Amino acid sequence: MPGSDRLLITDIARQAGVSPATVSRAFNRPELLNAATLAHIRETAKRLGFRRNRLGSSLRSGQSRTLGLVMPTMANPVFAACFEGAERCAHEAGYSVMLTTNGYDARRELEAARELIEHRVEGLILTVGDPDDSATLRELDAGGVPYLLVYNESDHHPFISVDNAAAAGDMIEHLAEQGHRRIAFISGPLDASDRARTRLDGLRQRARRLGLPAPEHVTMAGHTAIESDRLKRLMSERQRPTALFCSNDLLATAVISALAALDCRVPQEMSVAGFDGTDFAALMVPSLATVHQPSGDIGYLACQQLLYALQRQTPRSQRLPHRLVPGGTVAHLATPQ
Amino acid sequence: MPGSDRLLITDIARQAGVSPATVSRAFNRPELLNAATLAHIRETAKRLGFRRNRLGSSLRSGQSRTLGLVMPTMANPVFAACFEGAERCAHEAGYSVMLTTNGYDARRELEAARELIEHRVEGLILTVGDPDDSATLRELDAGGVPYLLVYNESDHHPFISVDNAAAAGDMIEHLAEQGHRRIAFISGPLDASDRARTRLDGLRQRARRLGLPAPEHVTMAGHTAIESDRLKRLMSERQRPTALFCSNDLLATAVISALAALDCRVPQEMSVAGFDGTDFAALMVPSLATVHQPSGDIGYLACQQLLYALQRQTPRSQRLPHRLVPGGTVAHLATPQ
DNA sequence: CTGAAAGCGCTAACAC
DNA sequence: GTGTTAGCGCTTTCAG
Repeated sequence: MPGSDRLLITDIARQAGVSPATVSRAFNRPELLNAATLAHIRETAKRLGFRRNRLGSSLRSGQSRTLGLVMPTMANPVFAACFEGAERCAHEAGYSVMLTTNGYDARRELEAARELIEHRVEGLILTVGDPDDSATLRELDAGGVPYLLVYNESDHHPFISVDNAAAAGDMIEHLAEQGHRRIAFISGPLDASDRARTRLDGLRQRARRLGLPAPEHVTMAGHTAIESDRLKRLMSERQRPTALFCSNDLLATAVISALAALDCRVPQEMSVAGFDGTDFAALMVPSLATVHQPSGDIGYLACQQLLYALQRQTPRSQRLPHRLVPGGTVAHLATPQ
Repeated sequence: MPGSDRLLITDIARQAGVSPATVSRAFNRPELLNAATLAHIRETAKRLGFRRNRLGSSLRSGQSRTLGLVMPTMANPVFAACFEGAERCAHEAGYSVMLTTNGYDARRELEAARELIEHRVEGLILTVGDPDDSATLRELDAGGVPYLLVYNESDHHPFISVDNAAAAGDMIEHLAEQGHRRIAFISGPLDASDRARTRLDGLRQRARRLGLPAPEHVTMAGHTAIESDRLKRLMSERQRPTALFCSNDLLATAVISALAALDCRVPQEMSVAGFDGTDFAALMVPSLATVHQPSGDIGYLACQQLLYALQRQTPRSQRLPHRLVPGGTVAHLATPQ
């Protein structure tokens, strides 16, 4: 390791003419020191370019000052934004972040959690496939490792998310207001994402309440890519939908692209909506209709609640407000078809 | 830290009836052990749900089995993909990853490097503002911390990137082939990105060689967002450009969106090209013309070379192949204007 | 307010 | 092959 030849706290102590304990206090409990001593130690450390070894301090103090993040993928800007929010909060509190991604794979998710535990992260922020049947969460609970879920909703585990059912319902209602009645919901495999499942439930319920026909559900193999064949089949149905509601913005973009390849114009011949409210949704031409969730805030708040949990405070689950974002990809149908 | 009450290697040793050293060997040098002993220890450890404490082993062995990443932002999918490539390689080698982002800010970049050094990452993968004048790199060199640059190119530091000058030149040439002669290059502040600078140099040189008029350069305040006023001014120039070459895909998307707001159609009234070859560039309608760089590979290779460097092998800088991606955002001009 | 001494959990070095 | 011992760099008692 680069650092075998690094300066030690004892080197600074000798140079500054104090004990190692005092140097340690200069970093960890500066308020305990005489102002002059403190200044002198700081000056010495800075002059010599000292960087303390956190491995030593973590081991001794039992605080690694590190949090772990377990996310499906950074390719989805939603999780990237969530990471950045969490990282910002972590830094403000003097914590560093270890990040892992797992491609929505439950086994890799579990292995990632174990890996982070070995590094003795003090807590975890994660998005799991299904919080109510998760080997990962069972293991964390058994091991007493504090964690906070992001995006997942659960009655049994602390989380920060939006109200996915209501958010999806709001989009269906928006589509209905624009005159759409035959609406299909497109998502990846439901067993790998409780979000998609919850959104489907929510929009079905709202559709029922609004007197809409039951929305069709189409499953794609991936969460952010589509199979063109499946889409083509959907398009050639006798009573094909007039609007496609996709369970995330990436999927919506892929759908629009595939529709273009099928010579189907959006929104003239088909309306498309997404979910997430990512930045690029607003930049698309036409802009993507979507439901915005505050991903940066979700990450930030999750980290904040996790830090509370580390002080044995009970973290508070929260559903942050979502926001319907109308867009040019949804056409207004003059006459409901 | 959750883990004060965790199982120790000594607990496993007692349970298995062997010494702690033997348990340690079961994890680190299994080939040294009797097969039966090994199996027994593994079974015991698994049964009890033992997870070793890496803080202890890192401190003693001098190997933290952790790498550090310092990136401008995860909001740019290029860096997200690079992270995922690096993470994959790291995992294959048994390493974990600490990630930091700095929003293209040099001070935060330096602080991030210091933070990671304190955690005794064995090496760093980073993208800096300017490799040939970087306080961060000077400090890493002084401290003997191994690192690999990604995206940056430099004669003095190891890196993995594409040939930015050639790649930008190829795009200009492509635009010229499509009949464009008045081309503007749009980027963020050059002092925060040597990539933008190198691309500008490369395209200027190629423009000269091709006998094109010198491309105009427009600087936006951010690297991935634009000022609409500045764009409007550009559009109202007497001899306005027919094509806008943006230094990254995100910026190109923002430009296209802003043009739409100015009622300027792409590509009919203005051609736009990007740089990066992100996934969503291909999904845009029309698809974005861009220059693809293999970000996942860049991350993966950087990690691989860094791991070589950790074994005192000299890492090899590489410019990976880029690829011109034609797209519907660039119009063919029948008569060069 | 500062120092001395012990020890966090693990592995390297050396025995046997 | 396996055990014993010492100590990685730091912080936390406990004294004073």
